[in-house]
Amino acid sequence: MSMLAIKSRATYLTEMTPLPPPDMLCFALYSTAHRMQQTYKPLLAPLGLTYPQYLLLSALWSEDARTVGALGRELQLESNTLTPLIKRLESKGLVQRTRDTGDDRQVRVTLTDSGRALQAEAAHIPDCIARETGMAPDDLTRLRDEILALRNRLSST
Amino acid sequence: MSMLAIKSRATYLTEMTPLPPPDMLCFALYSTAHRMQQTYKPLLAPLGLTYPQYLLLSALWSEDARTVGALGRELQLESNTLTPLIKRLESKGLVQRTRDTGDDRQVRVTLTDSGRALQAEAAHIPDCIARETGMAPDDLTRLRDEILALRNRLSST
DNA sequence: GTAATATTTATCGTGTGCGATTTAATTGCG
DNA sequence: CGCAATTAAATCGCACACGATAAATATTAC
Repeated sequence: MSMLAIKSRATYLTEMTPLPPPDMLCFALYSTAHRMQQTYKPLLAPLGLTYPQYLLLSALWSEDARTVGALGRELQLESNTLTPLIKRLESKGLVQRTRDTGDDRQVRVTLTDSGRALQAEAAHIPDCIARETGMAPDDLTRLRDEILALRNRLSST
Repeated sequence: MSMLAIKSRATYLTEMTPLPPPDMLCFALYSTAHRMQQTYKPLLAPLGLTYPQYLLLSALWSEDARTVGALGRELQLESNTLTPLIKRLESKGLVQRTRDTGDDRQVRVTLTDSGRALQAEAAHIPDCIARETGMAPDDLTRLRDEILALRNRLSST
């Protein structure tokens, strides 16, 4: 048996150059994140929301009336992404954008009644997603934390 | 101590509605995948490549001269994404698109000399990324496989 | 108090992803 | 053979992400 044949997959992961995409950790993240969005799509379509829009509303449902900057820190997005996203939610009548009293540079994003009402219509989604993964809650939490640990190691922000 | 206070995080993950984004598994995937692309960016910039372009070339470096459909199955992308992506690589002179002899519907994507040469210039990248994660090869492989297991459970394709 | 600096958000251009549809070619079935 | 059904790519439109930059306001230094 050759040396190559007995190499562990772990060794293979760092030594082979280049790996095909299916073996790359980055591709696992990339393709699974996209698949997750596909899983959300049929659940969000009845609410007329995209996945990033749902994330932004989830942030506001947890804590309303935050500035663009504060939302960006939570969602890890910059104003060049957030401003158009928030404006689309505003045009749907779900949020309102108002200049902060005291600091006119800041824009505060606030849920409308309609935006708050949507929370109830979205309440079933987390359970639906958990069910689709077919994984135990403990496993989901553990995997989430391992992925976040990786993100934090890559973190420049 | 209230019942709520002693709930495990796992219970919390499925019971609280809605979770704030930082607690959502989907958001861990979403934000970590984006962070990973940010990590690749300075390594790919000298080669003039974006991250999806690098993925496509990696696929071809593993197995050249494949059809759009075959590449799509590997990268989990449809022709509406792939066709423009491949055309941008073609305009950089890295790949060539030719109609298949025998089935004129299929387009075969082949590396040019220049595209093949780029493999050597990208050879250091996997190790750079592995180093940036600060994780042991075994851990990287295990995490990759857990993420892929999740993707496969979500898989409709 | 004012000029320099910093902070916050917005704007613009490019490159994805993807739903929906179209075009072109092949296959299957009588 | 003849033609409907299928398949492979491409096209179009929309919504992100993000680098680079600009515009507006606030803070700091002097």
